Amino acid sequence: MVQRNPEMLRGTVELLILTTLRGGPRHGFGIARWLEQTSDDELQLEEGSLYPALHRMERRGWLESEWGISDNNRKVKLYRLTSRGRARLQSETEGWAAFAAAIGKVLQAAEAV
Amino acid sequence: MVQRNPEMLRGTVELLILTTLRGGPRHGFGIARWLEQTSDDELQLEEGSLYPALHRMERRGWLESEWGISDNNRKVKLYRLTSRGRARLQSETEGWAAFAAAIGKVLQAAEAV
DNA sequence: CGTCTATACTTAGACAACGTATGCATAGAT
DNA sequence: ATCTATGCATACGTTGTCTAAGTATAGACG
Repeated sequence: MVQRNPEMLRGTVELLILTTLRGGPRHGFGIARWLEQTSDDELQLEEGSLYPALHRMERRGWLESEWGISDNNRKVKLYRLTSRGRARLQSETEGWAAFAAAIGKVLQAAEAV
Repeated sequence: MVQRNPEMLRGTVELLILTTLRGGPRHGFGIARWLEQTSDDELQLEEGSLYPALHRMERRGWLESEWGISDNNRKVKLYRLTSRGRARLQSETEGWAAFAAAIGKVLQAAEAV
């Protein structure tokens, strides 16, 4: 999903999807486009990662879906956060902050050498 | 390697190892302990991840190793950065910065909603 | 009307990497 | 003599991402 190191995405895809849905229901394709635009093309979620992730998250009760019609008159599956999804978003956000801070500490400590 | 979401490590293990070795040669166990301490226990690199990663990175020419004796009189395998490893460290560091910045943008954009 | 393109969802299979668990070895302490 | 901490190695299972292929259809364009 990212150019330089595709492995880096692991574990953040769900955070990104949850975050995207914070602003209201969206369909899969729309989620991917929003992430791409918002990250200035840095984050590219492939379909083979996106849809399985959505199914997984729905299975876990973080998301709910329903079929609908998009602005451009297309059949789309709209996903929305459940309350469990909202809680998960919270903890994932905290987890990311802690993780990023930890990496930051390590990088800084090594710089000091 | 991290508590909340073990998947988040993916792709950063090599960055972390390269970073640790920036300050000079170290052995595997020492790398893990340094990372743990420097990150205030946030980052815990398991042996089953650490050693395969070291072998992988040596195979790719980013590291060199030689057997030696540690301060506490133990046989250890000391790893050091090669020039290719140093270059890789540079690009991984940049990759991380870009990635973290992208995530930051997304989180911020969603907050604004 | 037919074709092309962009949108939209799905899923099988390959691949990579992390963790669990286990095994081995040994220095120093008790 | 035994125990603990240190130190390295690796088989195996799990997980998640990507590639690739397939299906479907709206709208543009001729």
